[in-house]
Amino acid sequence: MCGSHHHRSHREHCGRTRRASSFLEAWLLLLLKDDAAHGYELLDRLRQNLTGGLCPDPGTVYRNLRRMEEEGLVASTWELRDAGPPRRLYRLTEQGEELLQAWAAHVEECRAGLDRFLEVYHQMNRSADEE
Amino acid sequence: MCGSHHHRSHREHCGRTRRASSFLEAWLLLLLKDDAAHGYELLDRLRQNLTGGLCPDPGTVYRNLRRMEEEGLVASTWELRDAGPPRRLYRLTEQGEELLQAWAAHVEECRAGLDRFLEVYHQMNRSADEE
DNA sequence: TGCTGATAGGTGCATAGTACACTTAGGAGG
DNA sequence: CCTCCTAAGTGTACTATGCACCTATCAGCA
Repeated sequence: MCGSHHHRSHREHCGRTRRASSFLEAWLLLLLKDDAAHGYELLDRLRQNLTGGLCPDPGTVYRNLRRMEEEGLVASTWELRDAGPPRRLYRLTEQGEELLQAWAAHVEECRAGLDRFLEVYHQMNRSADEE
Repeated sequence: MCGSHHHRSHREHCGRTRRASSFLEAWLLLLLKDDAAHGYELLDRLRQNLTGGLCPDPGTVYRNLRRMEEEGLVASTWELRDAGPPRRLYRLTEQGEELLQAWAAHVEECRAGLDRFLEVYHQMNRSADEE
């Protein structure tokens, strides 16, 4: 479970330690599977997709993309344009696609955990009402 | 939204910053709503409830409980027994119960986010199959 | 020419939260 | 006496993030 190439020490979620929290990496892989894009655009797409309009700041997104490239999950090329500053265009690699699959499995697990929480929570409220 | 007493700076999830990741605080509040308990027992109950048997280590749980007491979410009393070492028995406070409600709302939001992720993911795979 | 604003991609620093290893302590059983 | 189980911690290193800030390109405009 959770594609486990280049193994790291301790508690892993999809090959990383605490990367699991915001699912930023997962979203980036997903968005890039849909279509190659540059960081600024991904930031926009994240804002549309992330719940509550809450979104990691630009620095975090750019840093994550650079790291993911180092790890071979994405690849980038500079796109020089007439209009506007050059962009770093990212695309998903095969490794990235594999990891995305692992992420999907992990996300399902997490959702099951949240379901469990809500189930217990609501059941508790129901039995409190009956008293 | 998200019970906002003693307000803190920046991006808050239920009054805390990155506390949202593992939902440890939420689970502790939930388990303590069910019944008062000491840390060691909560650790056990967490192992049963957390997905994949993955569970924060004892140090993390104890530290979180102490912090939560400082913040007035839980209250503790020492329970001296004939058999075994003394235990710190925690119970939920009213403030804690209020925050639990906020957490439940937040958890539902997060689940919706994961649903959205999986929806996009599966839809992408479906359309890839059709090609 | 100079200014502002949008686009684009970053860096530096402080802070939060956790994992891992370790410690303390009581009591039970050999 | 030694070991194990219960119970509650502490110390330290490390990761990931938020916030503030910087650089650069180009467009529009006075």
